[in-house]
Amino acid sequence: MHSVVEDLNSRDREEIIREAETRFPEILHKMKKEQEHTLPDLPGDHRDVVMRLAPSPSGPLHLGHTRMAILNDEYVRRYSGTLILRIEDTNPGNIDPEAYRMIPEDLESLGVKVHKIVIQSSRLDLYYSEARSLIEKGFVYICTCERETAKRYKAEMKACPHRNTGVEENMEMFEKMVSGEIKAGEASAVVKTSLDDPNPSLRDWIAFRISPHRHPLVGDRYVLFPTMNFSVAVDDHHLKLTHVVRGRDQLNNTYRQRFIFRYNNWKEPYYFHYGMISYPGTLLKTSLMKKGIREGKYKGWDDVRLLTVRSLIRRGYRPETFRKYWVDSGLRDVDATFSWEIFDSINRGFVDQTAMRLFFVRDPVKIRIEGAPEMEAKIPFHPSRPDLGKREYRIGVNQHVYIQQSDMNGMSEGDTVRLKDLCNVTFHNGLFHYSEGQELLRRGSIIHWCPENSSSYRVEKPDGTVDSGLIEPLGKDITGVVQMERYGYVNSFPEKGIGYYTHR
RNA sequence: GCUCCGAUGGUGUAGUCCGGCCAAGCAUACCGGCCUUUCAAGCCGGCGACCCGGGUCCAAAUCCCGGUCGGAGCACCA
Repeated sequence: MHSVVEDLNSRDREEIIREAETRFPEILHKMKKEQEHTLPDLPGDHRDVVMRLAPSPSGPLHLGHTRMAILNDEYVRRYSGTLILRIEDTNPGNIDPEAYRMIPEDLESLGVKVHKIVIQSSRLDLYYSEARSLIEKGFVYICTCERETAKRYKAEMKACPHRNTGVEENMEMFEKMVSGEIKAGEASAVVKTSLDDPNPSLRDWIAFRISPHRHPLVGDRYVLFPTMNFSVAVDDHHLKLTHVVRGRDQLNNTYRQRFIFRYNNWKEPYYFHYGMISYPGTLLKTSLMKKGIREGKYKGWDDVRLLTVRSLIRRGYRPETFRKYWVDSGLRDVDATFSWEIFDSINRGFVDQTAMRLFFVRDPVKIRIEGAPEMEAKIPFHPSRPDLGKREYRIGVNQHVYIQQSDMNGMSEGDTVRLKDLCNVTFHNGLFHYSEGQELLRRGSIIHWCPENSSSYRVEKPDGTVDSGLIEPLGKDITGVVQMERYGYVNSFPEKGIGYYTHR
């Protein structure tokens, strides 16, 4: 047997294939396998899977959040588990009260099913009691060093003077922090890890600090707040999380949170950290978006220029698109670049089947078709869906129609073009003359048009520009994603005479 | 600087754990053709990749070592 392998390895591929063809033709038949991309199975027990989405309420969700939302939702659906939306509002200085409402809305519009909502600021007593228990075990101490001093100690791998304070005193100090007797910046509660950890971010990290800001929900009652690493660890345990799927930027946080699990002898969930996605040239920082809105640069969170979930949905991106894109991307831990090309192509696939075709004439130019008889245009609403019917217009003798300025600019003396589904016209001496022919013209010479009684319409585009023009009369009855012929897909709100540009 | 992670076509990915079915699959983009009274969609065909250098092995995208490049973190943000 071995010698056969050696023999084959040493021989030429071509030669082997030639021999195989003659001797065993059937084995060369290679089936083309269909590849539907699916997420890998998660390890561990698949009964009672509990996962969570843990955004901070600093604003609505944006494109960057959609991956964690979709991925967690996908797995919970697969295992019939429970998905918890945990709003991480333990930093009072960074809360937009509107976000408590907007985040669930955004998730719903993405088709993410949340089974339970947990708000961390309503669980502060739980965090306090876990803190007391860790103080008692000597894993948490109260530090009154100045911020810079504490940083220096850590950088030098040295213990600060408070690291060995006794349990009693720590407990006493902690209660003073809870009660508000100690002011912001004067003390913090620190988790004792190891000072010589080679990873500097894991050395004695802060678990609680007193906030100088008033918390919008519980501001009258609480001033002491846990940092995310503490509240996350406590909640992941108390909410019985089985699997945690999040970005690689959280990796060091996971290491920090593990100390809490270890000190309490809690069973850890399985952790997954997918790679970072870079979104070239786009603004995905909630704080910057908020600033822009405050300054009047953007109209609101759903401004077409912003990549918030609400804006993308309003532009006509379908929830299935987000889902397919992120499932296709998988759980890889490699960093990648977001591809609008692929994202748009996926969306086009979903939207095209149902998008009614309409004429939108940008920068309209009024023309008359010299010598034209009374005409009737019957234009399919969808070229491959006859069941959707036709739009019909009657163009009387001497009535005007509108064509696009850019098409007008392209006309040269003697050119014949076709007004789509209406008639051929020849450009002569600056006028358009009716032309008998109905024959199909060469590609590129069919232009769209609008009848006289069209309505004015504008399309807002994500680059901040606006195209103004006319939409054909029947367009005012069609809401939702439509395809403006020779223009692109638009989510149309005809009652307002406006559409939001989806993509080409 | 320190810690941790990663590297497959222009882009997004499959395969890597457990080496042989990988002569590397799929999608997107691009090119050509078909269809079409939209520059859309659809159909057919084509182009195009295992970061570099060593090693182990009959056999390496896959395992080991070194290098290079890229990313995340090193906040009393999440």
